[in-house]
Amino acid sequence: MKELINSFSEIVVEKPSDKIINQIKELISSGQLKPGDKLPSERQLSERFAVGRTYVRDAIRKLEFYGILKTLPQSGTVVAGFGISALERLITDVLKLEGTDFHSLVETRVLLETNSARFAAERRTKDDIVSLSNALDAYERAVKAGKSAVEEDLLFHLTIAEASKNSVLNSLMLIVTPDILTYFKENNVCSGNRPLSALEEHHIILQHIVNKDAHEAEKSMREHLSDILNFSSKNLKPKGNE
Amino acid sequence: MKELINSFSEIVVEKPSDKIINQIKELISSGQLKPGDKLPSERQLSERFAVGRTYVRDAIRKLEFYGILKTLPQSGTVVAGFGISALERLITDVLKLEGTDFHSLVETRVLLETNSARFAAERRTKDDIVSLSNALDAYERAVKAGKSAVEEDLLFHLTIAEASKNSVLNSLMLIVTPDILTYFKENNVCSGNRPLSALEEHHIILQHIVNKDAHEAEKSMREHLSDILNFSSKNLKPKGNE
DNA sequence: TTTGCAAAATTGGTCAACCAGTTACTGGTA
DNA sequence: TACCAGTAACTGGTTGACCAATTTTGCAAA
Repeated sequence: MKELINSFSEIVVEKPSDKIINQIKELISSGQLKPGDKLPSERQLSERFAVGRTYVRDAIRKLEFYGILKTLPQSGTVVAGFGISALERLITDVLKLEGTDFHSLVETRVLLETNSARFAAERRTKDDIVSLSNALDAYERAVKAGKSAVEEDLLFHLTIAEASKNSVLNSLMLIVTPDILTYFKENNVCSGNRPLSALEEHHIILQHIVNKDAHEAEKSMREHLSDILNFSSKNLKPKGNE
Repeated sequence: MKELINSFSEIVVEKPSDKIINQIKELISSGQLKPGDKLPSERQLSERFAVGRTYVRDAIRKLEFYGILKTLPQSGTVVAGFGISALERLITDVLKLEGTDFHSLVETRVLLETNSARFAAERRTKDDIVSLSNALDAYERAVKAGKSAVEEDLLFHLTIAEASKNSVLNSLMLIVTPDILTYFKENNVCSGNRPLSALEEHHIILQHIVNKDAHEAEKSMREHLSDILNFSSKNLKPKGNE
């Protein structure tokens, strides 16, 4: 009996706001809601979908985050003027957003970071060098104190992203960093002598950025991250429970 | 007089939820809230900050999105176990999140896309080829109908991201795509014979993905996007008002 | 003293009512 | 007829109260 119930609860995780997003998508698909149109008021939607207005607001805000809706205070919410097929696809993808798997995470991190390093080398200011040095010092202290220093490590990398002067890249790094931290802590990625060699690599990367050598900065960053990438490839199964 | 008022309203755009995020950061900085701790209840926070509970919930949900908080229904909200300095930095960055500028957007898109193409070439399934062909057909029809076809263009690119089998990369593409669409429409990026040559390039990219030639796929994607990247470099000023 | 269980307090989730600003309409006026 | 002031209806923003689930508490029985 109990197992039966559990197998059910696994499936019925559809959040109310996701249901509403689906309904909104239906409205668009059926032509009742065209791109650029003003959405029915939150009250009307909540009544129509037979659900609290809070959920409608949640759904709207989620779609707003992805740039699909735009709400004007005290006035209304409008659909982006994208064209029906694009809107449908975007909304579908928003609903599909799966939990991140470790390998995808690391793989994406590598490409974000290598390019961050490249841009940082091209564009770093003197202030950036100070920030980077400070971050690296903090990391060095942590490592020499024998700590795992995962956070100081990531903080150094975030500082590089900041020096890249690319706001979007910086934002994306910010999005993936907490997940990285969590996974690293769970799987104890850094251990043994790894922190010491990583420290060395950090110094090299910083040096290339100081020298404005974009190519070498990117290369050294890629080498720096290659170990982690290999680690994630070997450990594709998320948890070692079975 | 009027101008004075306007200059003020420009600055006082600090959202209540951002204020609360700052307060939460203070709580962590001052040591009243340690990593892993359970946050005070939403009610207590709303009372302490003299603000509606809705705002507290907004702030919590925002920090939750970035993986800094985790809320357990009917139980409480806990701070990620990251370490104080990392938490502070992450929260600061969340608050700083600026509006995206066109050049950063395009620059980031290029690196996401070139790698998407590479991974897609390595990992595409037969189903992916069908999806990609369909997307390309839709684009071709739109172009030959004389439409701007920006959306069909992006849809093809999103399909490549899907074929890359990297969920994180796919998510990030989803985040930047609506912004790209908006900017393209605003600035009328694609015009003249560009769609026709772009169509040709799409075909080439698809062919490389079909052939599982990762290197060529990446290269052709980079060439495909180089025009747009150059365009964004030349038009660094956002709007041509002055 | 320890254990078990039930009641009470506390939690985040949800909702319905209220607020302030915007829009659309209506009627009268130049 | 054209226009504008005034008002009524409607908008998203905000609040406080209610709900169900969880956690804690405290008493009674072993």
